[in-house]
Amino acid sequence: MEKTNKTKSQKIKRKKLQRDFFNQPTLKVAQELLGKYIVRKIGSRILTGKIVETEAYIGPRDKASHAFGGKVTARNKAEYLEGGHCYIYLVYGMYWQFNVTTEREGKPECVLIRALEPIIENQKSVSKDSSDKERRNLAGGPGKLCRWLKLDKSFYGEDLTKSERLWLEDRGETIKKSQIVKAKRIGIDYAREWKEKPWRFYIKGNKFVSRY
DNA sequence: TCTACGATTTACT
DNA sequence: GTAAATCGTAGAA
Repeated sequence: MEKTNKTKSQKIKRKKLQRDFFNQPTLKVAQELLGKYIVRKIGSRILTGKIVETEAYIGPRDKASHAFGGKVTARNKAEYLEGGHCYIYLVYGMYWQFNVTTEREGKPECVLIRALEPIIENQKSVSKDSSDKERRNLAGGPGKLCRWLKLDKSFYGEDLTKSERLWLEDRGETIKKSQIVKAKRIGIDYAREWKEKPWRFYIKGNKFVSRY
């Protein structure tokens, strides 16, 4: 009888994030998402990554937001959904960007997920060096993490509190305020003074962050 | 319709 | 450090 190996995974707290988590101020959600987990189910396979970097976009006042000025377009309408939905779009003709909506319906605010620390099990045969390098390449950037998790337009508007293929979990980790770095957002030079807002957040010292 | 360009990544000088 | 890849969409006409 296998009584010693009751796998410690059974002890890990796994609470799927619900509506009330997302229906909060965007800057708060962006910071609280650090240390949470993304779970992606592809057939029988499950990919998991810890969120280590985010950015907040707060339309209509934020010039960097696609919903600046309160405009609604075919691309950005998912931003107006209530918290916990997926806003995904293509940039530079080749990379998907995965965002989670926040706040109530009608408020076009969201959090861009910029980097994940991939959780890979069974890596006994791989040397630590090469596996670290490979893991950093998987999801160390908003385009790369979508490539890894196979996220595309089919997730547009998906409700992450109900989806069977993509959701977020709290696994009992808390990132202290002192461990959260606040920085300028990336790739939005067109946004005038809004590009200076310290609305990019990442876990201090984490190796999987996209850029320092 | 037509045109310009981007919430990035990668390769190369 | 600079530039190319690559295409759906926003905004103009």
